[in-house]
Amino acid sequence: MSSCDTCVVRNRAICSALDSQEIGALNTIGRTRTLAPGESLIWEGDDSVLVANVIDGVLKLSTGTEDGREQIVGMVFPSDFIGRPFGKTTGHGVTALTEARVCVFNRRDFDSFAREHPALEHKLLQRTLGELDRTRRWMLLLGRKSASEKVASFLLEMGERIGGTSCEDSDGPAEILLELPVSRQQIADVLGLTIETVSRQFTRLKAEGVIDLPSRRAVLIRDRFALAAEAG
Amino acid sequence: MSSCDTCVVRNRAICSALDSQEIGALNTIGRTRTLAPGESLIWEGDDSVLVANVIDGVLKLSTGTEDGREQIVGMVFPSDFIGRPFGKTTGHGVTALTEARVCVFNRRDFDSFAREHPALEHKLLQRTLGELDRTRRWMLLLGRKSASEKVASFLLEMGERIGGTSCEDSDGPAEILLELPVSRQQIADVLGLTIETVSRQFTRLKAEGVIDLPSRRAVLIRDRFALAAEAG
DNA sequence: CGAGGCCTTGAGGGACCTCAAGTGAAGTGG
DNA sequence: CCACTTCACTTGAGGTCCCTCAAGGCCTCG
Repeated sequence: MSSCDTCVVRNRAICSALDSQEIGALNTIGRTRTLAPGESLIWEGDDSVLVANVIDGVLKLSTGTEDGREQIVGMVFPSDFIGRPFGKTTGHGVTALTEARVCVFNRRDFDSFAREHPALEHKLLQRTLGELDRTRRWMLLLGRKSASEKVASFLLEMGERIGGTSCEDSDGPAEILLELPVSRQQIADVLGLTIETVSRQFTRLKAEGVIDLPSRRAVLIRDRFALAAEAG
Repeated sequence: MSSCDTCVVRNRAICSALDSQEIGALNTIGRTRTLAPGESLIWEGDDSVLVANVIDGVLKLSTGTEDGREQIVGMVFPSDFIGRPFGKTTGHGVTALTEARVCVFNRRDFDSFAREHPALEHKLLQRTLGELDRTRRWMLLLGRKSASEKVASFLLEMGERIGGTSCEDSDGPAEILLELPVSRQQIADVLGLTIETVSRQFTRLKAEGVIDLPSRRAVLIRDRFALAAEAG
Protein backbone atom coordinates (compact mmCIF):
# COMPACT_ATOMS: atom_id res chain seq x y z
CA MET A 1 0.00 0.00 0.00
CA SER A 2 1.22 3.44 -0.99
CA SER A 3 2.08 5.80 1.84
CA CYS A 4 0.59 8.55 -0.38
CA ASP A 5 -2.82 7.02 0.42
CA THR A 6 -2.61 8.34 3.94
CA CYS A 7 -0.95 11.64 3.02
CA VAL A 8 -2.72 14.60 4.59
CA VAL A 9 -1.91 16.91 1.68
CA ARG A 10 -2.78 14.31 -0.95
CA ASN A 11 -5.71 16.40 -2.23
CA ARG A 12 -4.06 19.81 -2.07
CA ALA A 13 -0.52 19.19 -3.30
CA ILE A 14 0.35 18.82 -6.98
CA CYS A 15 -0.17 15.07 -6.51
CA SER A 16 -3.92 15.71 -6.71
CA ALA A 17 -3.49 15.69 -10.49
CA LEU A 18 -2.77 11.97 -10.45
CA ASP A 19 -4.98 8.87 -10.23
CA SER A 20 -4.27 6.11 -7.73
CA GLN A 21 -2.17 4.07 -10.15
CA GLU A 22 0.01 7.07 -11.02
CA ILE A 23 0.33 7.93 -7.35
CA GLY A 24 1.64 4.45 -6.79
CA ALA A 25 4.34 5.03 -9.41
CA LEU A 26 5.26 8.40 -7.93
CA ASN A 27 5.43 6.81 -4.52
CA THR A 28 8.21 4.45 -5.67
CA ILE A 29 10.54 7.36 -6.43
CA GLY A 30 9.76 9.46 -3.34
CA ARG A 31 10.40 9.13 0.35
CA THR A 32 9.40 11.17 3.36
CA ARG A 33 11.91 12.94 5.51
CA THR A 34 11.65 14.84 8.78
CA LEU A 35 13.53 18.07 9.41
CA ALA A 36 14.28 19.66 12.76
CA PRO A 37 13.77 23.42 13.19
CA GLY A 38 16.78 25.17 11.66
CA GLU A 39 17.78 22.17 9.57
CA SER A 40 18.37 22.83 5.87
CA LEU A 41 17.13 20.68 3.01
CA ILE A 42 18.84 22.64 0.22
CA TRP A 43 21.69 25.17 0.30
CA GLU A 44 21.93 28.28 -1.83
CA GLY A 45 23.89 27.66 -5.02
CA ASP A 46 23.71 23.87 -4.71
CA ASP A 47 23.21 21.71 -7.75
CA SER A 48 19.51 21.02 -8.01
CA VAL A 49 19.50 17.38 -6.85
CA LEU A 50 16.14 17.17 -5.13
CA VAL A 51 12.62 18.54 -5.08
CA ALA A 52 9.89 17.99 -2.51
CA ASN A 53 6.34 18.50 -1.35
CA VAL A 54 5.74 19.92 2.10
CA ILE A 55 3.55 17.62 4.18
CA ASP A 56 3.73 19.44 7.48
CA GLY A 57 5.54 22.42 9.00
CA VAL A 58 6.87 25.72 7.69
CA LEU A 59 10.10 26.35 5.79
CA LYS A 60 11.89 29.45 4.57
CA LEU A 61 13.56 30.15 1.22
CA SER A 62 16.51 32.49 1.63
CA THR A 63 19.46 34.10 -0.13
CA GLY A 64 22.24 36.24 1.19
CA THR A 65 25.12 38.47 0.18
CA GLU A 66 28.73 37.41 0.61
CA ASP A 67 29.10 39.69 3.64
CA GLY A 68 26.33 37.96 5.54
CA ARG A 69 23.20 40.00 4.92
CA GLU A 70 20.20 37.71 4.52
CA GLN A 71 16.89 38.04 2.70
CA ILE A 72 14.07 35.55 3.08
CA VAL A 73 12.51 35.26 -0.39
CA GLY A 74 9.62 33.01 0.48
CA MET A 75 7.87 30.99 3.15
CA VAL A 76 6.58 27.54 2.35
CA PHE A 77 3.58 25.81 3.93
CA PRO A 78 1.97 22.33 3.82
CA SER A 79 1.05 21.22 0.26
CA ASP A 80 3.55 23.69 -1.26
CA PHE A 81 6.25 22.49 -3.63
CA ILE A 82 9.98 23.14 -3.10
CA GLY A 83 13.06 22.91 -5.25
CA ARG A 84 13.97 23.70 -8.82
CA PRO A 85 12.77 21.13 -11.33
CA PHE A 86 14.13 21.35 -14.90
CA GLY A 87 17.13 23.42 -13.82
CA LYS A 88 20.75 22.97 -12.90
CA THR A 89 21.03 24.96 -9.67
CA THR A 90 18.87 26.32 -6.90
CA GLY A 91 19.24 30.04 -6.24
CA HIS A 92 18.14 29.96 -2.62
CA GLY A 93 18.45 27.81 0.44
CA VAL A 94 15.53 25.89 1.97
CA THR A 95 15.51 25.64 5.76
CA ALA A 96 12.91 24.37 8.21
CA LEU A 97 11.49 26.99 10.58
CA THR A 98 9.41 24.51 12.56
CA GLU A 99 9.74 20.76 12.71
CA ALA A 100 8.74 19.72 9.21
CA ARG A 101 7.91 16.66 7.17
CA VAL A 102 8.58 16.69 3.45
CA CYS A 103 8.11 14.21 0.62
CA VAL A 104 11.43 14.20 -1.24
CA PHE A 105 12.21 13.18 -4.83
CA ASN A 106 15.43 12.93 -6.74
CA ARG A 107 15.16 15.85 -9.15
CA ARG A 108 16.00 13.89 -12.30
CA ASP A 109 13.52 11.16 -11.43
CA PHE A 110 10.86 13.77 -10.74
CA ASP A 111 11.66 15.60 -13.99
CA SER A 112 11.14 12.50 -16.12
CA PHE A 113 8.02 11.51 -14.20
CA ALA A 114 6.57 14.98 -14.64
CA ARG A 115 7.32 15.04 -18.37
CA GLU A 116 5.29 11.88 -18.74
CA HIS A 117 2.37 13.27 -16.76
CA PRO A 118 1.10 16.53 -18.25
CA ALA A 119 -1.59 16.87 -15.59
CA LEU A 120 1.11 16.98 -12.93
CA GLU A 121 3.07 19.58 -14.88
CA HIS A 122 -0.11 21.61 -15.21
CA LYS A 123 -0.61 21.67 -11.44
CA LEU A 124 3.02 22.61 -11.00
CA LEU A 125 2.62 25.41 -13.55
CA GLN A 126 -0.40 26.79 -11.72
CA ARG A 127 1.44 26.70 -8.42
CA THR A 128 4.50 28.39 -9.92
CA LEU A 129 2.39 31.12 -11.52
CA GLY A 130 0.69 31.76 -8.18
CA GLU A 131 4.01 31.90 -6.38
CA LEU A 132 5.33 34.36 -8.97
CA ASP A 133 2.30 36.60 -8.38
CA ARG A 134 2.85 36.50 -4.63
CA THR A 135 6.57 37.19 -4.99
CA ARG A 136 5.96 40.19 -7.23
CA ARG A 137 3.49 41.64 -4.74
CA TRP A 138 6.18 41.29 -2.09
CA MET A 139 8.56 43.36 -4.24
CA LEU A 140 6.27 46.37 -3.84
CA LEU A 141 6.55 45.93 -0.09
CA LEU A 142 10.34 45.64 -0.15
CA GLY A 143 10.91 48.51 -2.54
CA ARG A 144 8.32 51.06 -1.57
CA LYS A 145 6.79 50.49 1.84
CA SER A 146 7.78 52.00 5.20
CA ALA A 147 8.67 49.93 8.25
CA SER A 148 5.19 50.28 9.75
CA GLU A 149 3.52 49.30 6.48
CA LYS A 150 5.85 46.32 6.15
CA VAL A 151 5.10 44.96 9.61
CA ALA A 152 1.35 45.43 9.22
CA SER A 153 1.42 43.71 5.81
CA PHE A 154 3.41 40.84 7.26
CA LEU A 155 0.95 40.21 10.06
CA LEU A 156 -1.99 40.26 7.66
CA GLU A 157 -0.25 37.88 5.25
CA MET A 158 0.58 35.48 8.08
CA GLY A 159 -3.02 35.68 9.22
CA GLU A 160 -4.16 34.58 5.78
CA ARG A 161 -1.61 31.82 5.35
CA ILE A 162 -1.48 30.12 8.72
CA GLY A 163 -5.05 30.95 9.58
CA GLY A 164 -4.78 30.83 13.36
CA THR A 165 -7.70 30.55 15.73
CA SER A 166 -10.18 33.36 15.36
CA CYS A 167 -13.42 34.71 16.80
CA GLU A 168 -15.83 34.89 13.87
CA ASP A 169 -18.36 37.67 13.55
CA SER A 170 -20.70 38.84 10.78
CA ASP A 171 -18.06 39.52 8.11
CA GLY A 172 -14.96 37.52 8.90
CA PRO A 173 -12.95 37.10 12.06
CA ALA A 174 -12.82 40.00 14.53
CA GLU A 175 -9.71 38.87 16.36
CA ILE A 176 -7.06 36.49 15.05
CA LEU A 177 -4.55 34.67 17.22
CA LEU A 178 -1.36 33.80 15.36
CA GLU A 179 1.41 31.50 16.48
CA LEU A 180 4.28 32.82 14.36
CA PRO A 181 6.72 30.22 13.03
CA VAL A 182 9.47 32.84 12.91
CA SER A 183 11.74 34.77 15.28
CA ARG A 184 12.01 38.58 15.26
CA GLN A 185 15.25 38.27 13.29
CA GLN A 186 13.51 36.18 10.64
CA ILE A 187 10.65 38.66 10.39
CA ALA A 188 13.31 41.32 9.81
CA ASP A 189 14.86 39.13 7.09
CA VAL A 190 11.50 38.77 5.36
CA LEU A 191 10.79 42.50 5.44
CA GLY A 192 14.24 43.90 4.69
CA LEU A 193 14.49 45.57 8.11
CA THR A 194 16.57 45.15 11.28
CA ILE A 195 15.42 43.23 14.32
CA GLU A 196 15.26 46.42 16.38
CA THR A 197 12.96 48.16 13.92
CA VAL A 198 10.62 45.16 13.85
CA SER A 199 10.55 45.06 17.64
CA ARG A 200 9.76 48.78 17.88
CA GLN A 201 6.90 48.42 15.40
CA PHE A 202 5.43 45.52 17.40
CA THR A 203 5.66 47.56 20.58
CA ARG A 204 3.98 50.54 18.95
CA LEU A 205 1.12 48.45 17.49
CA LYS A 206 0.58 46.94 20.93
CA ALA A 207 0.57 50.38 22.58
CA GLU A 208 -2.02 51.52 20.03
CA GLY A 209 -4.21 48.52 20.88
CA VAL A 210 -4.09 47.15 17.33
CA ILE A 211 -2.40 43.92 18.42
CA ASP A 212 -1.53 42.11 21.62
CA LEU A 213 1.58 40.03 22.34
CA PRO A 214 0.61 37.25 24.74
CA SER A 215 3.97 35.50 24.31
CA ARG A 216 7.16 35.82 22.27
CA ARG A 217 5.94 33.98 19.21
CA ALA A 218 2.23 34.72 19.51
CA VAL A 219 0.38 37.72 18.11
CA LEU A 220 -3.26 38.55 18.71
CA ILE A 221 -4.68 40.79 16.01
CA ARG A 222 -7.27 42.89 17.85
CA ASP A 223 -8.17 45.29 15.06
CA ARG A 224 -7.82 43.74 11.65
CA PHE A 225 -9.08 46.88 9.89
CA ALA A 226 -6.65 49.22 11.60
CA LEU A 227 -3.88 46.84 10.59
CA ALA A 228 -5.09 46.80 6.98
CA ALA A 229 -5.19 50.60 7.01
CA GLU A 230 -1.57 50.66 8.19
CA ALA A 231 -0.49 48.16 5.53
CA GLY A 232 -0.84 50.77 2.76
CA MET B 1 0.64 31.01 -44.85
CA SER B 2 1.09 31.50 -41.14
CA SER B 3 2.63 34.77 -40.01
CA CYS B 4 4.40 32.70 -37.32
CA ASP B 5 6.60 31.34 -40.12
CA THR B 6 8.33 34.67 -40.41
CA CYS B 7 8.34 35.43 -36.68
CA VAL B 8 11.79 36.46 -35.46
CA VAL B 9 11.27 34.90 -32.02
CA ARG B 10 9.75 31.70 -33.44
CA ASN B 11 12.64 29.59 -32.17
CA ARG B 12 13.12 31.25 -28.81
CA ALA B 13 9.57 31.88 -27.56
CA ILE B 14 7.41 29.15 -26.04
CA CYS B 15 6.11 28.52 -29.57
CA SER B 16 9.31 26.59 -30.26
CA ALA B 17 7.64 23.63 -28.55
CA LEU B 18 5.20 23.27 -31.45
CA ASP B 19 5.48 21.70 -34.90
CA SER B 20 4.41 23.60 -38.01
CA GLN B 21 0.89 22.21 -37.99
CA GLU B 22 0.35 23.19 -34.36
CA ILE B 23 1.84 26.60 -35.03
CA GLY B 24 -0.77 27.03 -37.75
CA ALA B 25 -3.51 26.30 -35.22
CA LEU B 26 -2.05 28.69 -32.68
CA ASN B 27 -1.79 31.32 -35.36
CA THR B 28 -5.56 31.26 -35.90
CA ILE B 29 -6.21 32.39 -32.32
CA GLY B 30 -3.45 35.03 -32.10
CA ARG B 31 -2.83 38.38 -33.71
CA THR B 32 0.06 40.82 -33.59
CA ARG B 33 -0.28 44.24 -32.11
CA THR B 34 2.03 47.26 -31.98
CA LEU B 35 2.38 49.40 -28.87
CA ALA B 36 3.76 52.93 -28.67
CA PRO B 37 6.19 53.80 -25.87
CA GLY B 38 4.17 54.40 -22.71
CA GLU B 39 1.14 52.52 -24.01
CA SER B 40 -0.29 49.83 -21.71
CA LEU B 41 -1.40 46.37 -22.76
CA ILE B 42 -2.74 45.29 -19.37
CA TRP B 43 -3.68 47.32 -16.29
CA GLU B 44 -3.06 46.29 -12.70
CA GLY B 45 -6.03 44.46 -11.21
CA ASP B 46 -7.69 43.85 -14.59
CA ASP B 47 -9.44 40.61 -15.30
CA SER B 48 -6.95 38.39 -17.07
CA VAL B 49 -8.37 38.60 -20.61
CA LEU B 50 -5.22 38.32 -22.68
CA VAL B 51 -1.74 36.87 -22.76
CA ALA B 52 1.03 37.53 -25.27
CA ASN B 53 4.49 36.82 -26.55
CA VAL B 54 6.89 39.73 -27.00
CA ILE B 55 8.20 39.89 -30.56
CA ASP B 56 10.14 43.13 -30.34
CA GLY B 57 10.74 45.93 -27.84
CA VAL B 58 10.90 46.19 -24.05
CA LEU B 59 7.98 46.36 -21.61
CA LYS B 60 7.69 46.86 -17.87
CA LEU B 61 5.57 45.03 -15.32
CA SER B 62 4.54 47.33 -12.48
CA THR B 63 2.40 47.64 -9.38
CA GLY B 64 1.74 50.60 -7.14
CA THR B 65 0.23 51.65 -3.85
CA GLU B 66 -3.00 53.61 -3.65
CA ASP B 67 -1.11 56.80 -2.86
CA GLY B 68 0.89 56.67 -6.05
CA ARG B 69 4.17 54.98 -5.19
CA GLU B 70 5.25 52.67 -8.00
CA GLN B 71 7.40 49.56 -8.12
CA ILE B 72 8.51 47.96 -11.37
CA VAL B 73 8.39 44.20 -10.72
CA GLY B 74 9.85 43.03 -13.99
CA MET B 75 11.17 43.96 -17.39
CA VAL B 76 10.17 41.94 -20.42
CA PHE B 77 12.22 41.38 -23.57
CA PRO B 78 11.71 39.77 -26.99
CA SER B 79 10.62 36.09 -26.78
CA ASP B 80 9.35 36.57 -23.21
CA PHE B 81 5.79 35.69 -22.29
CA ILE B 82 3.36 38.13 -20.65
CA GLY B 83 0.05 37.85 -18.89
CA ARG B 84 -1.54 35.47 -16.43
CA PRO B 85 -2.76 32.21 -17.96
CA PHE B 86 -4.99 29.97 -15.81
CA GLY B 87 -5.93 32.80 -13.47
CA LYS B 88 -8.69 35.32 -12.96
CA THR B 89 -6.79 38.58 -12.54
CA THR B 90 -3.41 40.08 -13.30
CA GLY B 91 -1.61 41.58 -10.33
CA HIS B 92 0.50 44.05 -12.27
CA GLY B 93 0.25 46.35 -15.25
CA VAL B 94 2.11 45.77 -18.51
CA THR B 95 3.35 48.90 -20.30
CA ALA B 96 5.62 49.38 -23.30
CA LEU B 97 8.88 51.19 -22.58
CA THR B 98 9.97 51.30 -26.21
CA GLU B 99 7.87 50.82 -29.31
CA ALA B 100 6.92 47.16 -29.07
CA ARG B 101 5.32 44.39 -31.09
CA VAL B 102 3.50 41.61 -29.28
CA CYS B 103 1.63 38.49 -30.35
CA VAL B 104 -1.64 38.60 -28.44
CA PHE B 105 -4.03 35.77 -27.53
CA ASN B 106 -7.37 35.73 -25.80
CA ARG B 107 -6.53 34.18 -22.46
CA ARG B 108 -9.29 31.56 -22.49
CA ASP B 109 -8.40 30.48 -26.02
CA PHE B 110 -4.75 30.25 -25.03
CA ASP B 111 -5.60 28.31 -21.87
CA SER B 112 -7.49 25.62 -23.76
CA PHE B 113 -4.86 25.46 -26.50
CA ALA B 114 -2.13 25.06 -23.89
CA ARG B 115 -4.01 22.33 -22.04
CA GLU B 116 -4.13 20.35 -25.27
CA HIS B 117 -0.41 20.82 -25.94
CA PRO B 118 1.72 19.60 -23.01
CA ALA B 119 4.95 20.56 -24.79
CA LEU B 120 3.79 24.18 -24.85
CA GLU B 121 2.87 24.05 -21.17
CA HIS B 122 6.28 22.58 -20.45
CA LYS B 123 8.04 25.52 -22.14
CA LEU B 124 5.80 27.90 -20.26
CA LEU B 125 6.63 26.14 -16.99
CA GLN B 126 10.36 26.43 -17.65
CA ARG B 127 10.02 30.11 -18.45
CA THR B 128 7.92 30.74 -15.35
CA LEU B 129 10.40 28.90 -13.11
CA GLY B 130 13.23 30.98 -14.57
CA GLU B 131 11.31 34.19 -14.04
CA LEU B 132 10.60 33.20 -10.44
CA ASP B 133 14.33 32.61 -9.86
CA ARG B 134 15.17 36.02 -11.31
CA THR B 135 12.44 37.73 -9.28
CA ARG B 136 13.65 36.16 -6.04
CA ARG B 137 17.20 37.31 -6.72
CA TRP B 138 15.83 40.82 -7.16
CA MET B 139 14.23 40.62 -3.71
CA LEU B 140 17.69 40.42 -2.16
CA LEU B 141 18.57 43.62 -3.96
CA LEU B 142 15.40 45.42 -2.85
CA GLY B 143 15.55 44.28 0.75
CA ARG B 144 19.22 44.30 1.58
CA LYS B 145 21.35 46.29 -0.84
CA SER B 146 22.50 49.93 -0.62
CA ALA B 147 21.82 52.52 -3.31
CA SER B 148 25.27 52.12 -4.85
CA GLU B 149 24.96 48.33 -4.91
CA LYS B 150 21.52 48.60 -6.46
CA VAL B 151 22.62 50.88 -9.29
CA ALA B 152 25.70 48.77 -10.06
CA SER B 153 23.59 45.59 -10.07
CA PHE B 154 21.08 47.22 -12.38
CA LEU B 155 23.69 48.20 -14.93
CA LEU B 156 25.20 44.72 -14.93
CA GLU B 157 21.80 43.08 -15.33
CA MET B 158 20.92 45.38 -18.22
CA GLY B 159 24.28 44.58 -19.79
CA GLU B 160 23.42 40.89 -19.69
CA ARG B 161 19.87 41.25 -20.92
CA ILE B 162 20.10 43.80 -23.71
CA GLY B 163 23.67 42.94 -24.57
CA GLY B 164 24.69 46.20 -26.18
CA THR B 165 27.69 46.68 -28.44
CA SER B 166 30.93 45.72 -26.78
CA CYS B 167 34.67 45.60 -27.37
CA GLU B 168 35.66 41.98 -26.84
CA ASP B 169 38.94 41.03 -25.23
CA SER B 170 40.41 37.77 -23.94
CA ASP B 171 37.72 36.93 -21.39
CA GLY B 172 34.53 38.75 -22.25
CA PRO B 173 33.85 42.33 -23.21
CA ALA B 174 36.05 45.04 -21.76
CA GLU B 175 33.67 47.92 -22.38
CA ILE B 176 29.93 47.64 -22.92
CA LEU B 177 27.79 50.36 -24.46
CA LEU B 178 24.17 50.21 -23.31
CA GLU B 179 21.21 52.06 -24.74
CA LEU B 180 18.86 51.98 -21.76
CA PRO B 181 15.15 51.54 -22.54
CA VAL B 182 14.24 53.35 -19.32
CA SER B 183 14.25 56.88 -17.87
CA ARG B 184 15.93 57.78 -14.58
CA GLN B 185 12.53 57.68 -12.89
CA GLN B 186 11.92 54.16 -14.17
CA ILE B 187 15.34 53.02 -12.96
CA ALA B 188 14.36 54.41 -9.56
CA ASP B 189 11.08 52.46 -9.74
CA VAL B 190 12.96 49.24 -10.51
CA LEU B 191 15.42 49.72 -7.64
CA GLY B 192 13.11 51.10 -4.97
CA LEU B 193 14.95 54.45 -4.88
CA THR B 194 14.20 58.05 -5.80
CA ILE B 195 15.22 59.64 -9.09
CA GLU B 196 17.65 61.96 -7.29
CA THR B 197 19.49 59.10 -5.60
CA VAL B 198 19.83 57.26 -8.92
CA SER B 199 21.15 60.39 -10.59
CA ARG B 200 23.72 60.96 -7.84
CA GLN B 201 24.95 57.37 -8.12
CA PHE B 202 25.35 57.73 -11.90
CA THR B 203 27.30 60.94 -11.41
CA ARG B 204 29.56 59.32 -8.82
CA LEU B 205 30.27 56.25 -10.98
CA LYS B 206 31.14 58.57 -13.86
CA ALA B 207 33.46 60.65 -11.66
CA GLU B 208 35.20 57.44 -10.56
CA GLY B 209 35.73 56.45 -14.20
CA VAL B 210 33.69 53.23 -13.85
CA ILE B 211 31.12 54.33 -16.42
CA ASP B 212 30.64 57.11 -18.96
CA LEU B 213 27.40 58.83 -19.90
CA PRO B 214 27.62 59.81 -23.59
CA SER B 215 23.93 60.78 -23.73
CA ARG B 216 20.84 60.71 -21.53
CA ARG B 217 19.82 57.13 -22.22
CA ALA B 218 23.24 55.68 -23.01
CA VAL B 219 25.71 54.21 -20.53
CA LEU B 220 29.22 53.05 -21.36
CA ILE B 221 30.52 50.52 -18.85
CA ARG B 222 34.27 51.22 -18.78
CA ASP B 223 35.20 48.90 -15.91
CA ARG B 224 32.96 45.88 -15.68
CA PHE B 225 34.93 44.42 -12.78
CA ALA B 226 34.77 47.54 -10.65
CA LEU B 227 31.03 47.59 -11.27
CA ALA B 228 30.71 43.93 -10.25
CA ALA B 229 32.71 44.68 -7.09
CA GLU B 230 30.27 47.50 -6.27
CA ALA B 231 27.24 45.28 -6.88
CA GLY B 232 27.83 43.32 -3.67
C1' DC C 1 20.39 30.10 40.76
C1' DG C 2 23.14 31.33 37.08
C1' DA C 3 23.90 31.16 32.04
C1' DG C 4 22.46 31.93 27.58
C1' DG C 5 19.15 33.07 24.19
C1' DC C 6 15.76 36.27 22.46
C1' DC C 7 13.65 40.39 22.72
C1' DT C 8 13.15 45.28 24.06
C1' DT C 9 14.61 49.90 24.80
C1' DG C 10 17.61 53.90 24.31
C1' DA C 11 20.85 57.25 22.18
C1' DG C 12 23.14 58.75 18.25
C1' DG C 13 24.43 58.78 13.43
C1' DG C 14 24.07 58.25 8.55
C1' DA C 15 21.91 56.94 4.17
C1' DC C 16 18.40 58.16 1.57
C1' DC C 17 14.30 61.14 0.89
C1' DT C 18 12.10 65.69 0.23
C1' DC C 19 11.86 70.03 -1.53
C1' DA C 20 13.74 73.38 -4.49
C1' DA C 21 16.55 75.47 -7.89
C1' DG C 22 19.58 75.05 -11.76
C1' DT C 23 21.28 72.96 -16.27
C1' DG C 24 21.20 71.19 -20.81
C1' DA C 25 19.20 69.05 -24.86
C1' DA C 26 15.34 68.73 -28.05
C1' DG C 27 11.63 70.60 -30.08
C1' DT C 28 8.54 75.00 -31.65
C1' DG C 29 7.33 78.96 -33.70
C1' DG C 30 8.39 83.50 -35.30
C1' DC D 1 18.40 80.92 -37.43
C1' DC D 2 17.50 82.06 -32.92
C1' DA D 3 14.48 83.08 -28.77
C1' DC D 4 11.34 80.38 -26.15
C1' DT D 5 9.30 76.45 -24.13
C1' DT D 6 9.46 71.97 -22.37
C1' DC D 7 11.06 68.09 -20.29
C1' DA D 8 14.42 65.09 -18.28
C1' DC D 9 18.10 65.18 -15.57
C1' DT D 10 21.40 67.18 -12.18
C1' DT D 11 22.78 69.46 -8.08
C1' DG D 12 22.17 71.37 -3.50
C1' DA D 13 20.45 71.91 1.34
C1' DG D 14 17.97 70.15 4.97
C1' DG D 15 15.24 66.68 7.27
C1' DT D 16 13.79 62.06 8.66
C1' DC D 17 13.43 57.34 8.94
C1' DC D 18 15.82 53.55 9.85
C1' DC D 19 20.28 51.54 11.10
C1' DT D 20 24.08 50.93 14.40
C1' DC D 21 25.81 50.26 18.70
C1' DA D 22 25.00 49.36 23.43
C1' DA D 23 22.65 48.12 27.54
C1' DG D 24 18.99 46.06 30.03
C1' DG D 25 14.93 42.76 30.77
C1' DC D 26 12.73 38.38 30.47
C1' DC D 27 12.02 33.64 29.54
C1' DT D 28 14.10 28.78 29.34
C1' DC D 29 16.92 25.38 30.78
C1' DG D 30 20.80 23.54 32.73
